Amino acid sequence: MSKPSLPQGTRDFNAETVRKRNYIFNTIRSVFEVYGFQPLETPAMENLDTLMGKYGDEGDKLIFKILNNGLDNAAKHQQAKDDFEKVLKGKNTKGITERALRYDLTIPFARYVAMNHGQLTFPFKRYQIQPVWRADRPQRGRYREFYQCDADVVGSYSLLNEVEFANIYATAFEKLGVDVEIKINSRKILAALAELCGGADKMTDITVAIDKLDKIGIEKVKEELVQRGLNESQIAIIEKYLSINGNNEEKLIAVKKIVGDNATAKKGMEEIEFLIHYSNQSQIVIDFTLARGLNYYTGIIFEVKAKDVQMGSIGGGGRYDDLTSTFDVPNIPGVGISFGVDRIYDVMEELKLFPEEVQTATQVIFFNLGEAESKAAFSLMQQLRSKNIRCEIYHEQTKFDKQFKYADKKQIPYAVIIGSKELEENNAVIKNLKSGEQKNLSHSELLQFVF
RNA sequence: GAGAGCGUAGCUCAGUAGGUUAGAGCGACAGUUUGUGGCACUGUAGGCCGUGGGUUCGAGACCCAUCGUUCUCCCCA
Repeated sequence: MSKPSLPQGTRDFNAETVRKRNYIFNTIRSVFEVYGFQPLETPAMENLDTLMGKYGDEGDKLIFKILNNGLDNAAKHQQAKDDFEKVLKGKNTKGITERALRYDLTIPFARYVAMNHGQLTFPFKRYQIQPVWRADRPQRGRYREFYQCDADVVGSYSLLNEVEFANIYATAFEKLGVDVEIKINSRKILAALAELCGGADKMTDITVAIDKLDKIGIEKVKEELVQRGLNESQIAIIEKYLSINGNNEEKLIAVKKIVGDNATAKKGMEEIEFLIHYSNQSQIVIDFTLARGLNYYTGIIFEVKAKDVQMGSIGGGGRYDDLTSTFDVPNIPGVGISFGVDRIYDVMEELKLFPEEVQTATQVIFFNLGEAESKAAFSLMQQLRSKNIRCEIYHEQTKFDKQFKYADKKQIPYAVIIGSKELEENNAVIKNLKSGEQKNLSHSELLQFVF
C-alpha cells in the first residue's frame, strides 16, 4: 500500500474550513430563500449526451467521463475492443462511457425542467447548491471539484428577474462583507457589434478577442482580430467600441453612437437601462467587453469580480431564451446566476473577512475530577445540551494542566469545574478562559447562565 | 492541450564548491512532585532526502526518466 493521497484538484476540508464554507452556503441560501426560490438537487452524474455539446468544444474536453462497468465481461470482449478503437479516434461511444459527472448546475436544471415542464408552475424559481466537476488543470482559484450556488427563473421574459438577480448578488456579497463589482453587458449589443463587423457568424471570434482586453491590451486584441479574419474598418469600429469608458450613463451614450441604429442593440441598451435604474445597486458596472464563454446566453449577462484581490470571477450568469430546446422543449426562457463558493472562500480568506464567531465550536468544557465529580458534571452537561449549549466533558480524570490545555487548543470559551469541594457544596465553578474570570454558581444558576 | 518552478521530520524550511552517524523552528507526546491553563524550562518520538536509473572512490546535492505538487497560458467558478 502506497501513501494515501487525493485525486488531483480535490481537497479535504477540516472542521475550521467546513464551518467557514457553511457560513458562505448559509448566507447565500438564506438570500435565495428570501427571494422566493425553492431548492432542487440533481444527481452527481448525468447521461453523457445530456452534457455533451452544451459547453462548447473546450467545455466538452473538461467533462469528467465515467467508465462503464462490466467492460471485462468475457462475452463482450470483442465489442469492448471495437468501442475502444472508436475512443482512440476521439469519438465517444456508449459502449465505453455513457455517464459523466455534472459539469455545472444549469444544464442539469434545464434537463430537469424539460423532463418536468408539465408539472411545474411557471415561472419556476429554483436554487441549487451542489458540487460540480471539471477535468481542468488545477491552479490558483481553480479546482477539479468545487461548489456552485445557482438560482434560476424559467418561464418568464420579464426583466424584473434580472433586477432581482442583481439585487441577490448585491445582498449576498454585502452580507458576506465582500466588496464586489457586478459587471453587466448584453449579448444583444455584442450581436449588434458583430453584425456591424462582418456578420453574426463572427460574434464568437469578436467576443473571445475583446473579452481579453483588460488582460492583454488593445494592441494584442487587434492582432487577434486580424488573425480571426477581420478587416481594418471592422477593427476600427471595435476599437472605438472598446475605448468606451466613464460612468454607466456615459458608457450608454457612447455605445449608442456606435451601434445605436441597430434594432437588436437598441433592445439591449433598453434592457441595461431598465436594470440599472430599477435595481439601483451601486455595485453594478456596465462593461461592454464582458462576453462570457457559454454561448447559450442571449440577453443580459452578469459577472462578479471581487475588488482588492487578484482572483477570477466569483459569480456569473445571464439570460438564455431557449435553453431547454436542446432537450426538445422549446419556448421556455430563463435567466440565472451562479456563485462560486470556493473562490469566494479564497477571497474571504485572503481579505480576512470571516467573522470570529464562525469558529466557535464547543462552548463549555466540563472538567473531569473524579468519579462522583464527573457524574455530577455529566448530568449538568446533559441539561445544558438540552438547552442547545454545545458541551463536552474531558474524557478522563487527569490533572488540571491537561484539561486546561485541551480547552485552550480547542478554543473553548468556558470551563465548568466540579471538584470534591463543589460536589460537597452542591455548586460549580464557571471560568471564562479568555479573561480568567471565575465564579461560583449553584446548579440552577449554571443552567440559566448565558454563554 | 502548452510551458515554468518545487518535492528533505506531522508543518515551514536549512543543508554551504558533491565528503563522516541528516539539522533548526513550530507542532505532537511526556515531565517540571495531580485545585487553576495560555508563558518558560527539560526530555522523547518522528526522515529508504518523492520513486527508479545513471555519473562518481563517495549523491540530499550533478544528469536522465517517472510520479506528485504549485503556478502561468488556454478556458472558466
